[in-house]
Amino acid sequence: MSTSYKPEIVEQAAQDHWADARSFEVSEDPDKEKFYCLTMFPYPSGKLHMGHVRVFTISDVIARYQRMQGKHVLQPMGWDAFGMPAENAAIQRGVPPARWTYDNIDDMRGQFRRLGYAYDWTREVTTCRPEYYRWEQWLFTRMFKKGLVYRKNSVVNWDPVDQTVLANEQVIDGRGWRSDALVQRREIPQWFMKITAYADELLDELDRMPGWPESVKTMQRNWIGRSEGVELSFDVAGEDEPLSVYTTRPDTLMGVTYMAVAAEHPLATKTAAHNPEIAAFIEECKKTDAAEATLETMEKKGMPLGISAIHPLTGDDVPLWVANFVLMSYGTGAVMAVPGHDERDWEFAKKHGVPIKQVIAPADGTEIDIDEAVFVDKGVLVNSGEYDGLDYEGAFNAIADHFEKTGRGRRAVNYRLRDWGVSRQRYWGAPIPIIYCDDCDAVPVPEDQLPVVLPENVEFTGVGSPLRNMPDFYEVQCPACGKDARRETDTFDTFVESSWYFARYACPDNATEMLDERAKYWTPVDQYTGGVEHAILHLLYSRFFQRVMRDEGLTDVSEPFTNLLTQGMVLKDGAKMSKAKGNTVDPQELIEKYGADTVRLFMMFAAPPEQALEWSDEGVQGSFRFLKRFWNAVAEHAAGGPAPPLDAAALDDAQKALRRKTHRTIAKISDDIGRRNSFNTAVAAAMELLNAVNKLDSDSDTGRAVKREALEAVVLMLSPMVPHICHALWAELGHETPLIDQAWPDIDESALELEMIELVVQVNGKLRARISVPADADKSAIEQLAIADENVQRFTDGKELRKIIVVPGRLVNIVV
RNA sequence: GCCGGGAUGGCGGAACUGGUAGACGCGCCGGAUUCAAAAUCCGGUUUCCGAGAGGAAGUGGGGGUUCGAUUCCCCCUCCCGGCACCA
Repeated sequence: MSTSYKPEIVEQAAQDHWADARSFEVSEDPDKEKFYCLTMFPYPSGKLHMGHVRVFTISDVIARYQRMQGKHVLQPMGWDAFGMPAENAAIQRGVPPARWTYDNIDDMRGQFRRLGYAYDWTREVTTCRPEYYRWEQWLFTRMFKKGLVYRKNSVVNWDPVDQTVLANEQVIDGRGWRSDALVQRREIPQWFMKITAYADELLDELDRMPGWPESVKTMQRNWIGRSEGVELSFDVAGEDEPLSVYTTRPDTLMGVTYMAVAAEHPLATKTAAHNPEIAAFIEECKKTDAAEATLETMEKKGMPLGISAIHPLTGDDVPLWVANFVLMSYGTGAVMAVPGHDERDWEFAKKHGVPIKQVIAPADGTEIDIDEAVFVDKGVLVNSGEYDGLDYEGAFNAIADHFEKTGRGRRAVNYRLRDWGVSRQRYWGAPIPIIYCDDCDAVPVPEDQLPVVLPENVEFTGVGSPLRNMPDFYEVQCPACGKDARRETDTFDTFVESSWYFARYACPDNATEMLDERAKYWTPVDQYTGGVEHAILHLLYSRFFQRVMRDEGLTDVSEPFTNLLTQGMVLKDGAKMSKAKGNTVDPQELIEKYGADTVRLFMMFAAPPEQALEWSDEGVQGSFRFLKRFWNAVAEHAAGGPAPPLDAAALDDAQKALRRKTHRTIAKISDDIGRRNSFNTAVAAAMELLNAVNKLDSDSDTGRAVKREALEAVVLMLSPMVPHICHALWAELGHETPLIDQAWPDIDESALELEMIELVVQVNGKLRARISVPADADKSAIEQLAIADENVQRFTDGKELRKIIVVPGRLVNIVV
């Protein structure tokens, strides 16, 4: 092979080989150790972007590495095919969402193939197909029967002009993206899944998941937000119903100076009926979107309702306010306010002239002025009557006991986590399998009538869901009583599809069961890779669904993903690539210009996987240049014919040094890929080894043998990253069996041994010299050598040696 | 606002368990090759002082622990991700 590196030819040949040999199609072989390697499946937007190339390459490297370790590797691919972009495309271009989606899938599948990923395409899953979503409909009906789903009111963004529910991202500065109308928050009935029933299990299991990043586990813990507190009730003057609130700080109860209820709260509605100012304020409160970030950052507003609650301990009047930051659908729709000891309450009280009362004093006896600064730490109770002097725990228990004894409250565990609202007022999603009957209420669609198929040939206008205008779809008979009834026209949140697809890859063709024996073989996923942006929602919903499937008897597995790798974004000029910013780079062009291997190599080399990756055109050229050097080095060596067997005893010092480097590099790269997911340093180490081969000026038989060993190691170890070029070079080195069936190289421990090692000598922590010592030198010999060094003496001369620290194999620090 | 993460040469990054700061690559500078250029190859490249040997400073900012801190602790700034209907 005297030819130069031609990626398009090399890559085609490698891909043809894999296709002909069906290299990546796997069956369930109980005698082999399985390894399930998965990436979060993509939304078929139509074109591959750099972010895709990054995740898929990371996962492919892991899959190919594990295969070389002798594992039986499954790496499937599929499509998260329901979602808003298809509806938007339909509005803009008049194409039905289904056709747009299927066309995109075909385009993207072709692009994936060109990148040489080791996928088993026979298991492809597409979530918008009835064969797929029927099983989540089925599971939903099972959950219905177990009481794991229910209907309640919840908040949506309502666009009063387009008469549509908007997604949070379609609300821009409080206005509808298309209509520009002020968005209103509105409550409508929706279906919920009881994820809170699994809150404790989802929380506790995090402690037993060593394969997940700490940061993701922390985020999930905080999201679940388990707290222990007290639920207690305040009587309201002139009302029969008491006002119930939950607090984690019952110790501050004596500091309550006001209470706040949501705009939708019955007490607010009642007052508004005869108070136009309150009515106007309530209307004002509704003119905001439903996002929590908006709620937390907007100006806190409120108005006194002119009615009072009765403090349950003192009997004092506590004024009731209506406030824009309290939401009816979370908790009880009412909060007690302790301005002295809560940041938000303090600011609100300052602004509205509500009294601030200190009931907690710092434990160390420091005097504080509660009018100047809020005090939120736990401390000692003051101004609290009989509870004065108690600490947090004492007061918590005393007050909780009091309420439990009087029957006016109880200790309660609360979660920040809310049940999962799965209803979407959209067309392009899986229909929720429910039928509404005047007599029987909501009835789940019977199993033999599933799937409820989404009609695909529709005209899509963007105003409301087309399903609502399709009597053929919604006019049905009640499955319970046979009376005319109406089918649910809402569809599932697309997170439902992505909460179980990973299990379905094991048995995508099963028409009679959701999961089968094959799923028992492959699950859980051994390595899951995807964006950090999914750290909470997708991953938590999947953990929930896995447990629902387990409790349905479909699997024994509780945790779906054993190891998790969250990869960073691809940036250009410091910003996320996006069409709006005009800073996108098209992977297709680069692949055409340099080949898939160059793009893959750059992705792996430019940054560690968890970090954001800054795009660099020059860096891509550098990767291409390296591959050319790699190609030439191997080709040149191979041109010299076969090398003789390596005789380790016959090597000179330079050859020994290269051989040591080869085996040290094998150790490093094995650790970098196998344990650390540190692909950038693995590539760097391979580059170093290749540089060392090129530098060794030794064309003797032994020299060629050492070089061959090094080059074969580089070819094998780079093959997970750049599989095509390595496939060709492996053959070039004279091997008959293809690289894809090769094992990872072994380390020869004897090659690593060293006679002399270099130590650093510091004086007072500053580097002053380097000394060479025998590898087996003892501590005192090392100390003597260090002190004797000329430059060391310049800094120790005339000074008292106070201490000498010897770190074996690393350094000597002399303290004077 | 709350939760999580990040900041190291001109640039991307390395330093894994508290032990040589800047591996590897890009860029730049110099040289070889060439009629010339591209490509390729060789050498140099944190900053400052110094001819050199060598010295001083240096990992977003401020403080602390330690013989020794990019690494651990406290405070701050800026940037990124998530906040339940983008996926």
